[in-house]
Amino acid sequence: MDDMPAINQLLKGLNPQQREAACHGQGPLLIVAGAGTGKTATLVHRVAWLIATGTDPARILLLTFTRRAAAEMLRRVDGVFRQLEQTPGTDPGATARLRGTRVWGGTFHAIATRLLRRWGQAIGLPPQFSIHDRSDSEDLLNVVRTELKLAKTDKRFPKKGTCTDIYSRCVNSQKKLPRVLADGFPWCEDWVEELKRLFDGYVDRKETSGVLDYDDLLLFWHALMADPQAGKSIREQFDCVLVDEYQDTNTLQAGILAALCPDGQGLTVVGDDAQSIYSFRAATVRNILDFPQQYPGTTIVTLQQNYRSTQPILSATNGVIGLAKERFTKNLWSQRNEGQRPTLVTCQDEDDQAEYLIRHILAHCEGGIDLRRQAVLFRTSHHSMSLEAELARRNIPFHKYGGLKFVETAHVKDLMAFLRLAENPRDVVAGGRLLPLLPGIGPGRARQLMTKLQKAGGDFQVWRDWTPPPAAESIWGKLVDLLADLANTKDKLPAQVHRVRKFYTPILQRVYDHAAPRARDLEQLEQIASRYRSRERFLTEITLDPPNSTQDFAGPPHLDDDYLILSTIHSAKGLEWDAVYVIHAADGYIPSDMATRNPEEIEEERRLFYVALTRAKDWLYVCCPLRFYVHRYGTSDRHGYAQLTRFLPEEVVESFARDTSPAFAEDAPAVDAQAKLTSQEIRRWTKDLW
DNA sequence: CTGTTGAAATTTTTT
DNA sequence: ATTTCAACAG
Repeated sequence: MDDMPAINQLLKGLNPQQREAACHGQGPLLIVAGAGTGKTATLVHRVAWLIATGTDPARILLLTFTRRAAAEMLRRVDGVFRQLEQTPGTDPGATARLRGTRVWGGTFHAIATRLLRRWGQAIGLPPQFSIHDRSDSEDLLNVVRTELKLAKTDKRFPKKGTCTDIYSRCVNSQKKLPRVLADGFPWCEDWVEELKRLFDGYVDRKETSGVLDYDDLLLFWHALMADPQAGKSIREQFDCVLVDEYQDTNTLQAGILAALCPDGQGLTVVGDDAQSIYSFRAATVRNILDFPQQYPGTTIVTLQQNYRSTQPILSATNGVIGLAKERFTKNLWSQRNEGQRPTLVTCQDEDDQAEYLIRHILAHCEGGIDLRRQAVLFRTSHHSMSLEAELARRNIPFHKYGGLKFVETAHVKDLMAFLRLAENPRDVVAGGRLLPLLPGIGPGRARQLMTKLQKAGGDFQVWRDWTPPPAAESIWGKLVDLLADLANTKDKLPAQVHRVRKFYTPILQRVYDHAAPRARDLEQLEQIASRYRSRERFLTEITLDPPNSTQDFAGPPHLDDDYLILSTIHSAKGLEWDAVYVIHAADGYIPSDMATRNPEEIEEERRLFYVALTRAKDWLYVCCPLRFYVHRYGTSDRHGYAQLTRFLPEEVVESFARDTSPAFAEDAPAVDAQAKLTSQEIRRWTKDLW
C-alpha cells in the first residue's frame, strides 16, 4: 500500500494545508482549524493515511468530544478505504484489512473506562467499578451532606448541584478549593471548611461504594499513567494519538496526553481557540495556545479556507470574532460568494419570535430545505420552551438536543437502579433510589439496609432475615428474590429488564402520575437492551453517552421522517445546517446573566455566540425579542426590556440585513422599523411605571 | 421512621 | 416552578 498512486487517490479533494496535515509524519502536530474549514475531513484522512502507510489501526487512539463524533469519523475512514477499493490498480484484499473499525475511538471518559477496567488493578482499582453520572454524583454528595448535618446550619448551605460543580471544578482544574471558590463561586466562600469536610467524605464514600464519577475517570487514568508497569504498557499500546476539539480539554486531559506521548511523537491535536466554550468544565484554552511550547518541534498547520458558509455570512461572523480581546486565528474566507447577508430580526416578544421562526422555517421547507437541515440554537435549554409549545401545537416535528434526556427521567432511572444494584451491591446511590420505592421504606431504612448489605459483602441473602415494616411485608420477599436472581443470573439483558419491569410497573403506577406513557418508555427500554452484549456494557455506555431521546436509539432514522433541530449552542458544536436561527440574541441571554461577572466569562460568551453563527451554511437569522418575561421564579406578568446582544455593536450589525417580526409588520408596515420600535418601547415602558 | 404539608430559597452550558 | 428543609401526625 505504499504506492504513490493509491496514496494520492486517498488524498484527492484536500487542499494543500489539509494535505500537509494529513500526511504529516511522527512529530507533534497542531492543526488550528477555523470553523467549517474541513477539520473533520482532515482528521479522517490523517487516520486513513496513517493506516495506509502501515500503522496498525488498533494502535491508533482517536479522542473526540462525543461518542457520536468518534463513530462518525471512523465511519468516514472506512468510507475512504471503500472508495479506494473502487479505483483501478489497488488490491481490494489489502484495503479490506485496513478498515478503521479497529481504531480505538471515543471520548476521554469512554477510553478511560476501557483502560481502567483492563489495567486499573495496578493502582488498586477493582475492574468492576460502577460509573456515576452527574446526578448520581449529586445524590452521593447529598448523602454525605446529610450525614455531616450540613443542612441544619443557620445560613443555607449550597445546594447539592452547586457543591458538585465546585468539587468537579477543583478536580478538573487541579486547583485548590479557596481559589476555585474565589474565581467561580464567590457566594459560597463562607463555607470553605464545611466543603472540605464534605468533599473528604464524598471521596471516601465513592471508594466504599466501588464507584467512579466522571472526574475520577480522568483522574484515575492520569494516575494510571504514572504507574511504572501499567503506564508503560499503555504508552506502548499506541503509536498515534489524535485529539479533536483540543481547545475544550482541561488540565487533567492535557496531563494524560503528556503521559501518553511524553515527547509529542505521534501526537496530533486539532482545535480552534476561537471556539473554546467549555471553561465551566475547567477546559482551558491555554492547552492549545501553549501546545507548541510544551512540545518543542511542533508543526503548526492552519486551516483558513471555509467550505461551509457563504462569504456574506462569514463576513458577519468574522466581524463578531474580530472584536474578541485576544484572537489567534486569522479571518476565514470562502469561495462561496453567492448568497444573502444574514438577517437580524427584531421581535416584539417571545411569542412573536416563535411566530417569525415558524413562518420562515416553513418557507424554507417549501423552498426545498428539509426541516432536519434547519436548526434553532439558543443559549440555555429553557429558552426554547415557548417555541416547543408552539411547534407541538402546529404538529411540526422536532428533536431537541441539550434538554432533559430520556435516561434522566425518573422512571427510567428507577428501573436502571435495579440493574445497577444487582451489578454493584455496594452502590448506595442505586440502593438509596430503589429501596424507598417500597411502601414503608424511606431514606432511614434504606441507609440501614445498604449498610447491612455492605457488611455482608453484597450478598442479598442478608436482606431475607430483616423484618420489613407492615406496609412492605408482602413485597419485600419478592424484591430480595429479584435482586438475588439478577446478581447471579446468566440471562440475557432483555430478560433481566423484563423481570425488573414486571416488578416495577405496579410501583410506578402507585408513585407517579401519567403512568401509562412512562410504562411505554420502559417497554422501549427493554427493546433497546437487546442491543447490548452485557449488563455491564449497557450500564457503562448509557452513563457515558446518554442518548438525547428515545429516537436516538431507533437506529438509522427513516428517510421520511423529517424534524426540525432545536439545540443549545453547546450541543451544536461541530455541526452544521443549511439554515440556522439563533434566538434570544439579547443581553442577559447571550451573554447569559450568569456569565458576566468577569471579562473572561464575557469573552467566552462571545465565542459561544460565534460558534452559534458559524453553524450556518446558507441562511442565518439572529432574533432579538425586545420584551421578555421575567419568569425567574414562577409565572408572572413581570417583564423587562432587552437590548440587542453586546456582541453585535453597530459596526458589526452593518453586515446584516434587518427584518422585523410579524407583529411589527402588521402594526405599521410603512413605518421605519427602528423608529417604530423605539416609540413602542417608550410607550410600554411608561405603562410599566404604574 | 415515614410520609405529608407548608414556607423559604433559588445561578447556564455537559462528559 | 422547583427544590429543600422543618414541623407534625401516624
